[in-house]
Amino acid sequence: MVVGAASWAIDSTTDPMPESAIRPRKEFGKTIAADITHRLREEIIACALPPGEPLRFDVLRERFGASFTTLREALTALAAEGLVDAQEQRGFRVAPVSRQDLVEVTDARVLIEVELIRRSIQRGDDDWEIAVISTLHRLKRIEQRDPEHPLRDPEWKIAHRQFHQALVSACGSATLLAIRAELFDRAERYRHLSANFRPRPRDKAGEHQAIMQAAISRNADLATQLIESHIRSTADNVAKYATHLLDTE
Amino acid sequence: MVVGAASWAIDSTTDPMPESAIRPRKEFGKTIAADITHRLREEIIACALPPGEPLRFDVLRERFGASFTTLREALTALAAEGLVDAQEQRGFRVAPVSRQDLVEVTDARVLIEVELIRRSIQRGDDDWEIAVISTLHRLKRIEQRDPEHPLRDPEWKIAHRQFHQALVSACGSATLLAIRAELFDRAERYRHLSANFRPRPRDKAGEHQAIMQAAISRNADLATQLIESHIRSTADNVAKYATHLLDTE
DNA sequence: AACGGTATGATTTTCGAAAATATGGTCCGG
DNA sequence: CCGGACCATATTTTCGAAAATCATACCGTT
Repeated sequence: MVVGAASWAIDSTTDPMPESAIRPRKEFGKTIAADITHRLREEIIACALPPGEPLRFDVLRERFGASFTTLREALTALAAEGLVDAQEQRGFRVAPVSRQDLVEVTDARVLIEVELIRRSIQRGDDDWEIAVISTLHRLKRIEQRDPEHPLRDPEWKIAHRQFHQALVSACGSATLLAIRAELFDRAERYRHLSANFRPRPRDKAGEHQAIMQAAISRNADLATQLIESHIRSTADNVAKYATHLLDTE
Repeated sequence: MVVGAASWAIDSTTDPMPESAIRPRKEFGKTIAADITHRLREEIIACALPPGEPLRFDVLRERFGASFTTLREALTALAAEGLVDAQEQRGFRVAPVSRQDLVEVTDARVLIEVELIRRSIQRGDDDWEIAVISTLHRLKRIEQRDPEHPLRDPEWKIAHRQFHQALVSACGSATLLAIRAELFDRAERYRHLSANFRPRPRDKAGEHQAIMQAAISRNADLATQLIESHIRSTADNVAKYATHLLDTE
């Protein structure tokens, strides 16, 4: 299934197949609704759509080129993920942020991620080790290339997400992984929220390295301790530099 | 906003307002979509719609009297809850069941519910104690009245759900409570799955009573231990009596 | 001036038709 | 007799118009 693979890689100046030159409507999913769900999710996480922003259909319709119904489906899905707030008969809005919500998301992440790291360390095989090492390697490469504002770099965001995903990937529970992924997205939105006001990113590279080493050496107690302080210190940092955004809600 | 409050309380034999006598389309939510989401959820949990069953729009349209789009929105929401399986371009079906999924749901419930009980015991005030005691009282009353097949009694199901909800209600995290509620629903579906083949319900009343007492006396270690074995033994029971349904998927 | 009710405009929600896609069967060539 | 391409049908997915609902400003009354 590599149908439209070339369309984004090569400009269509000498395209032999005329219809494949058309920019595809669906980039991330087979259906338009799934595609828009994905795009909206990215924009909300990146705070391109700011927290609390009303999501009016007229505006979305023009922005995403889809009909009421399709948009409604996407918004319903995101509401279930906690990124959108559905107010019955009064439309949708980007889920608001609050200090309380940040604390809850952080707490829930610690509870679940600590457990999943522990399970992964116990169950992970060679492939798991390779995934952890290689995703961290890629992350460090990207950080070397452009050490300024990592959250502004889409590649860094993907690599960062994939490293944390790899760490827990051997836990054996698709159910808990899905919950973890939702919480990760909600936490990432808070990181973006404070990114513009944070003077300088602290040294996460060292933390990631230490977590990787603890995981690979199967030191579960150390790894879980490092993950917990990694999550909590990130959240503390967000709370510190986004105070003005969290208290006025 | 007590507009339609009388419609369910008093029969409309001498109703002064004619239009309020009409059976409302929306019983559980302000929108039809929310209403259908609720009704579909109940039917899936009760296994009135069996696991794996294809959910074709023609059939649903006639059954629920709603249009394609509205149904689609409801199914999308339920897919995010893990009760419906969305196969892109190939429609929806009731989420299939499996032994693996049962184990995952049980494990996740133990992880989260144990933590929430602990937090509730630490933080719960008088109102929490009253809620725990009164919901258990109501549950016991219903069990006395009809001790045969509790899962067939909608009132027992609601009371049972509310007792377990009350136990964790003081945990202080709406985020974790929402996750817990989803997992509870998924577990309840498995209980229904085995209910028809289980010869006789085991004595849950005693377990509930013991959990309540441990919680009220703020014995967190005992309460969490009781909750864990309560959840696990229920799941073991399901696995035992629904083997033929779990292995053929 | 303050209040309550009402008309008006804006916005969401719902609908069924139309387009897009998958499914199943048939025919043809090997 | 088997396998693959093609067509017809079944089903899902998408659309924009129409209905329902909400927000706001206006008006008359107290």
